[in-house]
Amino acid sequence: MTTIYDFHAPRAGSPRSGASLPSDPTLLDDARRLYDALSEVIRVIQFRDRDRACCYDVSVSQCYALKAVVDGGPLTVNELAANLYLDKSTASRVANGLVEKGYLARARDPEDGRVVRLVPTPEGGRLCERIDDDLSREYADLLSDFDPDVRAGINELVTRLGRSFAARVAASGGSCCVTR
Amino acid sequence: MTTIYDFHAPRAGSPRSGASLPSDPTLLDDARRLYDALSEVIRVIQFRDRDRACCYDVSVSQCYALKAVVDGGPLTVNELAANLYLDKSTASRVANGLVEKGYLARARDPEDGRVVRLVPTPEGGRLCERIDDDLSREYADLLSDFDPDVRAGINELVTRLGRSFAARVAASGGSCCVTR
DNA sequence: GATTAATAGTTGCGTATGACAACGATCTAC
DNA sequence: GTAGATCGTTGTCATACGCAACTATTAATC
Repeated sequence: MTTIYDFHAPRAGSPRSGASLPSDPTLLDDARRLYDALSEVIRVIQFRDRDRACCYDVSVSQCYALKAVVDGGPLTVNELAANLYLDKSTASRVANGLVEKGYLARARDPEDGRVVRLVPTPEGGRLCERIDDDLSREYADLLSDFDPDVRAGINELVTRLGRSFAARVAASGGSCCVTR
Repeated sequence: MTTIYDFHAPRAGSPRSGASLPSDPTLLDDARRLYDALSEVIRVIQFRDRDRACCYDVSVSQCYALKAVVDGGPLTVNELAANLYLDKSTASRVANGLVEKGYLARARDPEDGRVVRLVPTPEGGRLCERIDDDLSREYADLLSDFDPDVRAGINELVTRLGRSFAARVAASGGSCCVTR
C-alpha cells in the first residue's frame, strides 16, 4: 500500500494500453467510489471554509482570490477569473472587496491601458501568510494520521487529479450540455 | 455557532501512532502541498458542478441532497442537514425544491409527529441514477488515465481524507474561532 | 394530568456568491 | 481613422446559506 503510488508519468497518449478499455472491470466501480469520496471531501471542506471565513477579515472567495494573487504574482482580472474558474465580473467584484479592505491594490499596466494588475498590499501578504500558516497547520494535523510515504502519495494523486480535472474542463470548453 | 450537527462519532483515537510527531520534517511541506492541491481540485469540481447543473432539472445542492436521500434511505431534515453539512433551514429549503419538482416526497413519521421523512419518488430515483451514471462515466474517463492499483489507492486515500476531515469537524464542533 | 423544557421543521431576513448581458475604455487591424 | 477585438466594470437576477424567530409536537418534571 505504500510503494504503489510511485507510478508512471502523467501520460498524454495512452501508454497504458488496457487501462482505458471500457471493459476494465473495476473502472466503473472505482469511478463511483471516487465520485462519492470526493463529494464528501468537498462538502466537508466547504463547510470548514464557510465556518472559518469568520476568523479572518475576508470571505471564502476573497480568501481564494487573495491567495491566487499572492501566489501567482500580479494578476489581471481575467487571469484571476481563470485561476478561480469564475466569470470575470465575479472576479472583478471579489477583487474589489479585497481592494476596499486594503489587501489588494489595482495597478494600471503601462503597456496596455485596459488591463488592471492586481497586486497584494503588505497587509494582504501578511494576511495570506497568516491564513496559509493556520490552514497548513490544520492540514498537518490531519496528515499526521498518515505515514509519510502515504502522505506523499496523497499529494501526488490529488495534484494529478486536479490537473486531470482542469485539463478536462479546459478541453470541454466548460459546457457540458451541448453533448447531451 | 454550528454545533448542531451530530453526524459521525468523533473517532477518538488516531490510527497512526508515531506519525504525529511535530518534528516530522516533511509534514508541514506535505500539508501545504495538500492544501494547494485540494484547493485546486475543489475549485475545478465546483466549476464543473455549476456548469453541469443546467444539464438536469436540479441545482447543485439539490443534486447533492437528492443523492443523499436516495443513497441514505429515508432521511429526516436534520439528518439531511447533517449529511450535507448544512443548517437545517437550508436543508429544509433544498428539500422543498426537490419536493416541488417531484423528486422527493415528505412523509410524516407515525411514531413522532414532528419529524418529516424525506423519501425519493420514482422520478427522483431515476434522475439520481441518471446523474450518477453520467458522473460515474466522467470519473471513469478521468480514472482511465491511472493504473488500476493506483486508482484503488486514490479511492482509499480520498475516502480516508474525507473521514479524517469529518472527524475533525465533528470534534471541533464546527467553530474554529474560539481557538484563536 | 398540567406545565415546562426540549426537539423537528418552517419561514423571515440579511448576506454571499455567481452568471449573463450591456457598457465604456483601450488596443489592434485594415 | 474607422471597425472590431479585448479588458474591466456595473446592472440585474437567481441561488445558496446561516441565524433567529416561530409553530407543532414530544418528553420531563412536578
